[in-house]
Amino acid sequence: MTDLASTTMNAKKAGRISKALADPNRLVILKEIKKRNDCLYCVEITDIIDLAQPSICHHLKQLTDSEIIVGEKEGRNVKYKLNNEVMDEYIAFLQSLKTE
Amino acid sequence: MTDLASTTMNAKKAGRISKALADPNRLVILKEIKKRNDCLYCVEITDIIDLAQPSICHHLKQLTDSEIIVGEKEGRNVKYKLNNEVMDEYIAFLQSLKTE
DNA sequence: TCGAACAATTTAAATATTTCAATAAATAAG
DNA sequence: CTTATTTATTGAAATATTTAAATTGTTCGA
Repeated sequence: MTDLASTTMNAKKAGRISKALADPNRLVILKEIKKRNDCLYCVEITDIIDLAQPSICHHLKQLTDSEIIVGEKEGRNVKYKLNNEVMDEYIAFLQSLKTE
Repeated sequence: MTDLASTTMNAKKAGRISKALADPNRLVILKEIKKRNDCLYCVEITDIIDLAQPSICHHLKQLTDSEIIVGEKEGRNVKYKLNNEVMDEYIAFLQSLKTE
């Protein structure tokens, strides 16, 4: 094991993150998390995105499965936060694709 | 027009790039471009990826449409290069999603 | 010009994703 | 315990993507 980064971010994980980011609604969710300073409840997203609750749930699952966001249970609610570490790893992966 | 960055990288463009990156075969293509030092011919990809020529062509189109790579015609061949500028813009977009 | 080599397009199929209605699960409040 | 609130799951339809065969377009070399 020579390259530590490769253990945290492999092509499979990068692919899953890319897929998670490959939907306009999911980008809106990420922007909203930023906007609300890492404090987004599922129920609030219904007001922002014109989708049914199960659809939003599905998109949140894509994002949490890729680990780009993390959901913290708070009673009945779930609070979503961006996983800055994973985002940094993903960015590092993209940087590694650059030539110079 | 107050924010210059928004003209170069908006959500729509970021979405297209995310989609372009959201396929394992396309990530392999990008890695191979890096490996060969920005000098990849379409015909070479057939040796690396087990797909028919039109499929590879399709994937290259996704990548070039998103502008993450650029194809330069060289006689009968097309030489593909990573568009470092667009990659940097995309990375900056991802950075902007981070909270701290 | 003709044929070979490389890339792009068209069309259709297989596969994957997105979406929502219905339902279930979990928890808070009364 | 019962009900209301919030989130998750299931199942099915609509839509999008991926793939390859067949074809077309381009360019090089003889």
